[in-house]
Amino acid sequence: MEVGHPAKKGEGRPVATMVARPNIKDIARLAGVSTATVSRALSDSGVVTEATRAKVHDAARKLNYRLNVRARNLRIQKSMAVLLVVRNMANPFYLDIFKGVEGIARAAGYVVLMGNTEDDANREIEYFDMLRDGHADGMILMTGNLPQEHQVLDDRFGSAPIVVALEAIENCGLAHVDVDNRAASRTAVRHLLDLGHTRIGHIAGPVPEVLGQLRLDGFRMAMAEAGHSVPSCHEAVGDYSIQSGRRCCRRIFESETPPTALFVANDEMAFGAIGELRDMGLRVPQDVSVIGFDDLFVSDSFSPPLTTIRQPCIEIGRKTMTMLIDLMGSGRRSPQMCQMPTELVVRGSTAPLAQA
Amino acid sequence: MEVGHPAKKGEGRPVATMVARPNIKDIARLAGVSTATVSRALSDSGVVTEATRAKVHDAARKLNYRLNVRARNLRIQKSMAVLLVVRNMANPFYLDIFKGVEGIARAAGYVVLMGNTEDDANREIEYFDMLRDGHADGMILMTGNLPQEHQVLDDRFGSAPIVVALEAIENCGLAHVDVDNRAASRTAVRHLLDLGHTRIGHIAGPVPEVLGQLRLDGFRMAMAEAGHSVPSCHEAVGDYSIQSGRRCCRRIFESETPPTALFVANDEMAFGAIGELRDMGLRVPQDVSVIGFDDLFVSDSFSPPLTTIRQPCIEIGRKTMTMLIDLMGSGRRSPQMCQMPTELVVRGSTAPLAQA
DNA sequence: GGCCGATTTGTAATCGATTGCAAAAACCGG
DNA sequence: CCGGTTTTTGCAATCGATTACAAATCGGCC
Repeated sequence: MEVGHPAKKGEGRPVATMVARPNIKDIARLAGVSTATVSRALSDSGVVTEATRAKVHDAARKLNYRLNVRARNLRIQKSMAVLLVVRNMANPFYLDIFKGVEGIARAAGYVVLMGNTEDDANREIEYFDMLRDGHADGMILMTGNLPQEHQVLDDRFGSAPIVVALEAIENCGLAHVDVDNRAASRTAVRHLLDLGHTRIGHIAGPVPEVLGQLRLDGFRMAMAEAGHSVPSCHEAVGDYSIQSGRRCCRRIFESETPPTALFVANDEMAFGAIGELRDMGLRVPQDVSVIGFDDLFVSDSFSPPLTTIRQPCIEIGRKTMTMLIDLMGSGRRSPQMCQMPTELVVRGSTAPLAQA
Repeated sequence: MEVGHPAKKGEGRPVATMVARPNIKDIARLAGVSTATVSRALSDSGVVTEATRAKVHDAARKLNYRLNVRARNLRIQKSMAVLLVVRNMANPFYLDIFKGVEGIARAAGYVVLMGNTEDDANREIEYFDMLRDGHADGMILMTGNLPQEHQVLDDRFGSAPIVVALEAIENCGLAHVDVDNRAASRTAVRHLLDLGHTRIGHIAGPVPEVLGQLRLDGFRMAMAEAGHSVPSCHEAVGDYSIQSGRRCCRRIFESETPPTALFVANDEMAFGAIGELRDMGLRVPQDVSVIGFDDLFVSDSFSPPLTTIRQPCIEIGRKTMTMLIDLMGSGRRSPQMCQMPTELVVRGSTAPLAQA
């Protein structure tokens, strides 16, 4: 049955004027072997005579051949891609994470797809679907509100390779890497306490969410341990943005007896808070000490240089990707988890309590 | 010829206990039609009776079917992916660009692959190869040192959809979007001149490269227009990092008659410069005015808030991706180019020249 | 009812690789 | 030189979709 062959490829066409992309058949023809042999020769894996190997490689070089990844992906049922999903692509905190993930990924032959949920649950589900559709072989999740979708996880992705990083930790049985937010926050607050501060305020992240809650817990724990009670007007809930830092700071400092120090759940809000304090005529650190969390690239150059808790972002990215590769390679193993160390970085935004 | 069918799929297997991923054949069987019809019904494009359409959709829903993108990609010879290549993934300037690109891309059904060259020419070539290999259908290039690879562009990628953004403009006949760096720099310097400054220094980006050169040109042009000569010791070349900003600033202020104002080629170096000035006991803007370039997310909250030239990053990302989609969709058209507007944002880091 | 044209559906080729099995070739000791 | 192994190669199926063309069905009109 003769069905149309529009622009039938190769066959009698002179090799030299080949214009379309050469494929494995072209190589086979030129090298005088079968496609199977070509495949084996090029992948270097199969057993193949040195002579044929050379012949095939020569032909491939001559035709300027490159493997068609789409065909390969279909056949081997992989995409050699991973999905990196964050809640907000424009969050500077992710910069080094991206870098770490990308570095390990490319070294292992994977490409990284950017995913951005903007905290929209539907978009999050879309990324799960992409995983299922074969767009990627694995996924790194750095979004907070996943847990609700248990159904998604259980029913449809029982064995999908997923690593959760820095968020939504205690939920499903997924692999994850994070830091000890509670302990780190406690360390931050202890630093302020050690400087003599007793009235300490806190600007938290969104709190039904795990991350914000953990840092708030750490704050309260440290204060409780030190025997200080925290009036509710010394706590405010922001959304990690500079603007919300300003807003929360203002609210806290409108209280009757404002704090002398502030533990802020991330550096961006700390920048906002410091800006607001300056606008209110308060000096940092002389009048108010401020400590942040994350250690962004600018924190060191801010004025005053920001005391903060450093998270090893590049390493977190690397570790996360490494775990994911592990997961994708060796089928589902017992879900691993890994806690990365944080570090208190003391700079110029904190100082001993001034004697009143 | 009976060849092995390991775990032969479907055939007599009860549909309900189907565990493997259903494919188009499973749908066809359940709906009692051919795979061709299924494909047409699901893509909603082909002509298909409403009745069959419903039948097929029902079957698909029942089996929880999802299209296999790998198969589809092979068949239609597309990847529905674009490559976004930058010189340094951890550069905060890219944040909003990423966001803009990703937003348009996903709206159009494309995924975005992250590419990071670290200014390594080999890695850059790898990304070109990825494009050719079919990993992606198009590429956004934001790297500076591409031009040398004319060969790559001509010989092997004559018609590859590529949009160059913000860098390496005047080279090959590729589509590109950028801003008028020379004019913007001139505007920045004029702002300082208008404030009464005459001794103005410049911290430039790497200068054999186009971008650094353009901003340097703009600086010199504005100074020349105003009739001021610039001693070479008032110009320094950095690498856009905070540290190099510090370093260059120190060098410039070691000169005998240091400038009273500084135009810095990007905000990060401006942060460094301001930090260094502070360390040297100079106040910004009282003693020295500083203007940057980019308007990073922190520039507004820096202390002092940084006067700078704003680039519309999100829009640049959007525009770039839009152009790329255009290019990919409609075959090669005449290479477009687009120049986005910049804006002088006056904040607290610049002030009128103090009367000595 | 029969015929013709317009719709709808089915058949099978195709995209470009990988790979299980069998056939061919090479090797080897007797 | 031959039978038996071991290597190397080739054949053809396969991954899961899309689509050109042919076949079947439908509808309307005489």
